[in-house]
Amino acid sequence: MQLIEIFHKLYREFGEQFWWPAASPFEVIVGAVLTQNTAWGNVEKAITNLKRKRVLALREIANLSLNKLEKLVHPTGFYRQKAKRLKVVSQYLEKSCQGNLRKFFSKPLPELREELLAINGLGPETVDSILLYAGGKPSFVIDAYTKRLCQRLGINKSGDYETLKNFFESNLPRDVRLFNEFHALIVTLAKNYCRTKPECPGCPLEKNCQFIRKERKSLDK
DNA sequence: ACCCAGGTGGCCC
DNA sequence: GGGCCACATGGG
Repeated sequence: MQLIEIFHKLYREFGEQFWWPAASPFEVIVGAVLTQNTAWGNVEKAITNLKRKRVLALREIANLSLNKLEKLVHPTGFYRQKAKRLKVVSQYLEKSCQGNLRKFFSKPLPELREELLAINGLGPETVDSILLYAGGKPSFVIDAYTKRLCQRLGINKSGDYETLKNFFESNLPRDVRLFNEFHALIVTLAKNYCRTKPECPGCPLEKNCQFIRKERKSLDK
């Protein structure tokens, strides 16, 4: 099964996803850090806190005390690391482009990616999410769901991030809209069929899909 | 009382 | 290249 076929199946099943759920590029960046190994519902609580305090802006975060920021992002867990990461990123962007994200994202993709990866606390998934959903750059996002999906379907057994990313990017047209929807659809698939339900009747990818389940993981070994 | 969530860095071999 | 661990809250 080709990647593009999988995409079409998912799209037919779930429709357009309208990602990222954020009002601005900077909010995407904040959400990308906060959602690291964290349920989105918790991220929403933190975002709400930041909005209520009127500090969901690059310069505000860059200047906010670590202590206050920690309290605001507390619901997402790992709140000490995340507060620090948000400040580091904000301060970096303030220095490198005077907080002008438009200008920041005008640089070539490979350069941007390397630059962001060099920031402590931004790993490949966070960086690619920022590039794709905040910057509108064609950088495919690989997450735990994507890895499991590939394993489950026998498409690509590699667990290596860059290998999988390259696999998706070289087997799909380099299209921002496609990359955007595809990743979002994979997350929606996992949420709808593989977390809350013990079985996956009606899974559009294959019958009785259980790719996210632990039992299945050990069976595959 | 578990298990897990749209990961990352640091350390080990 | 992989395996293991800390980081931490909240929902099922």
